[in-house]
Amino acid sequence: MSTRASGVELWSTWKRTHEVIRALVVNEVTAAAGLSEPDMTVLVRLHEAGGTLRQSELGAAMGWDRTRLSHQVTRMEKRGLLTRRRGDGVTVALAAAGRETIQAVLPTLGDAVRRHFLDKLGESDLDALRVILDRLTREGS
Amino acid sequence: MSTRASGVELWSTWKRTHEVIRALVVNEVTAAAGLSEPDMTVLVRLHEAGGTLRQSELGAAMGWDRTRLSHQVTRMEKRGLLTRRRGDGVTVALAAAGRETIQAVLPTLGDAVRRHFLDKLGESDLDALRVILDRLTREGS
DNA sequence: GAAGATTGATCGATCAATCTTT
DNA sequence: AAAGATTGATCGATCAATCTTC
Repeated sequence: MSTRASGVELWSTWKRTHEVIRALVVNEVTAAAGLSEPDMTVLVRLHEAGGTLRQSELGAAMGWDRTRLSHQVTRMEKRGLLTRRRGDGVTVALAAAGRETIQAVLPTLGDAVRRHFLDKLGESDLDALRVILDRLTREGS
Repeated sequence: MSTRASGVELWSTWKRTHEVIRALVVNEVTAAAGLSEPDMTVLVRLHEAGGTLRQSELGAAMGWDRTRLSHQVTRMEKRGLLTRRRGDGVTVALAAAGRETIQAVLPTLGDAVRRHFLDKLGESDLDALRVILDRLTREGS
């Protein structure tokens, strides 16, 4: 009962904090690489997956809906960052330019994430945050 | 334990979790109220401030830049949700329709936030999260 | 026909340039 | 001149409708 009144306030703080930190990191990376945030998100996720994913799995991993991802992949395909291949759904892969780009940008991203995010938290905070994020994405509303 | 190379991974998880939870909450509220997420964010913040704020303070509280807020306020003013008044900067206030709307929607928002966010965390998680969000927004990089 | 994907239209976000007020 | 605000253009996100493949 005691957290009821402050619930929306914590929600607002969570959103605002995410927005501010995100902007700090994204501004550094996009300034350095000529990539938008969604470009980065897609490249990072594909890279983590080894370079190839089914489009539906890529979308699920990022929490994006189909339309948004379809438009985004279309744009990135036109710029030569990705390739699309049909057959039992669609498979998306890093093209050569995409592979080079993500490898060039990852150190910048890692550095920005460390300075604006990780370094502001202690080890116990990071552990606690992992637990919190895990609980938030568990099923059962 | 060590968090070595997983910094960007935690960053990705934080972003994805935020995106998913945000979508769950926002979809419920917008379906019920005919308001977009930015509409809601502005109305909630103004309501929390008593109904009136200077535009620059409103933007700072949400982490928005001037341009974004100016466009948003223009749209909401046209729909009769807000009023704008000049003089030593700009002062934004809830119009009658905005006041009625936010009061009608707050219970729905509170309910959605509780089910998709607060109820998934324990008391100690909530305390830890407050500390984490506070540290992330402290100055000094 | 159901799940996955695409398209076109509309609305929101961002960038660069400009205007206003102190 | 500097801070705050606005405007117009462009790019990204969202919605509804449609198409494809199994």
